[in-house]
Amino acid sequence: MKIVATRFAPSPTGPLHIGGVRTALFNWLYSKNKGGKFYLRIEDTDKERSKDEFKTQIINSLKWIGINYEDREYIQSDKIDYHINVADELLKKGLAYRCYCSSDEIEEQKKRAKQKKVPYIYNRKWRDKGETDPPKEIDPVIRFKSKVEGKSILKDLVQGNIEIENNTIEDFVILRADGSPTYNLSASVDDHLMGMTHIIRGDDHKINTFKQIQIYEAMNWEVPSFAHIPLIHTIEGKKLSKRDNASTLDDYSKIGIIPNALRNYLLRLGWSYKDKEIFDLDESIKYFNLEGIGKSPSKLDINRIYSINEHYIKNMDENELFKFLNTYCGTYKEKIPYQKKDKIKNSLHFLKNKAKTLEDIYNNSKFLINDKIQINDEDQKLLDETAIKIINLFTKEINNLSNFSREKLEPIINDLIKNNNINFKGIGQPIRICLTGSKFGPGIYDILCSLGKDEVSKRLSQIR
RNA sequence: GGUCCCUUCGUCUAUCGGUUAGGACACAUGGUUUUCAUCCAUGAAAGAGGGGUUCGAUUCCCCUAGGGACCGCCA
Repeated sequence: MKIVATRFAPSPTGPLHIGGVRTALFNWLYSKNKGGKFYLRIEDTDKERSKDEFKTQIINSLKWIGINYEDREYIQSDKIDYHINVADELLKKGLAYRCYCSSDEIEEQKKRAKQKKVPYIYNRKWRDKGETDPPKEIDPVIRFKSKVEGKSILKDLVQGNIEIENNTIEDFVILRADGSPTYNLSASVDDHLMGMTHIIRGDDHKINTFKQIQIYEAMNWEVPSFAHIPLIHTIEGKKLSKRDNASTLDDYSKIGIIPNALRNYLLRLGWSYKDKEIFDLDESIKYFNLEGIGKSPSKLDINRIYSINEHYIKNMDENELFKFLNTYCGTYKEKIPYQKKDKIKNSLHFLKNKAKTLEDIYNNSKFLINDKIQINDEDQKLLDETAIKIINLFTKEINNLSNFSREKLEPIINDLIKNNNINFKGIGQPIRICLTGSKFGPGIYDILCSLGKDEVSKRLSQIR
């Protein structure tokens, strides 16, 4: 039995979005589940629109989310000569032909079809005409001789049997007038060359499959299995497209989503295994199968992404969490100063309990990263005379403290509450504002202990 | 317009002819928490419509409606 091989084959004509990443993920998981190979192939035959920056973005995206591929990325344009050879062979075998229709002529036909409200399909004008009298001024394209009679059935691993009339598939172009191969040719040839056993892709490619299978058959190649997965839709219910600013991985990284969380979310979007929601990497590989893929398109739900992210943050080892936070802050916010690192790492146990994203953790830990506290006017008003009096009393008390811990601090605060006829808010809020510059944040004792006696005393003394 | 595909709570989904139609997110309410959150409990919330087949349909078949994809010398 042949070893399973899958591939992800994006074109570098735009940034890779989250839907493409899911396709890559499914291919990768399927091959890993079968102990097979997974490849990345950059389909850059459209030289006009292919950009290196997009290629880089694709590679970085896969790397970020942890999808690794065999060898290095394959570049489709490297094999163009081979694709052309196949076209020539098809031509020689009489399974393809030169078409001398001018683009004006084709346009005209399309226009007429539209007027008559009939579907346009190339009229196969040059199919049997032979080349007795080719127009000299026209560079021909090469078209594949599609089947004109009967039906074809695609045994799709996700969608089941799909049957169509062969005459709805036109004689598609395999070599352009400039001699370059088109997608359907290049993709088929490369998939064969690379030994693909399973093609898992978006169902926008379903119709192409009927064309590609004909190429395989014409060349006497073994036809791989196909699985067409439903596309991801936007909230509006339309296909995610690189043209309308569909979200890239960077958009999620930016708001503090962790790769594993997004991987987990993407896995469960349109795929399920019983009632299980959380899949670590090993479980994803172990349980992934094609049967679990749903047939209907699914919509992106940011709330679910947050919720899974929260789960990962709360359950992650703190050393690892810190690494993510450190990178996140350095990339998107501000660098965590070297001398603050231990302090923040040791505070993660309470910081992470209030966070859905790395951004939340950053916001909660600002008071530890920065020694300078900004207090806005509104909060400043809360620091009235009584508040300052209480803070001064508190500062005096802690200065006598040798051991700065919750156990020592609690009685001090409780006594202050009792003796000054105030509630906890009366002391907690001013302390919080003075120490963090915010009315919200971690628990008072967490703030105090993480800052330490000297820093607390320093910050409190600056008020008054 | 043609071809093909899809249709269970707002969202992601479970169910492979017999269930009080389950879970998760979001939402609402209550409790814990001396802020904001967390956490816990509870609640509201679904088989598009119509025909069949069957003792019995969410599940199988047909029709209708709605949604989507494709219809390039783009991929």
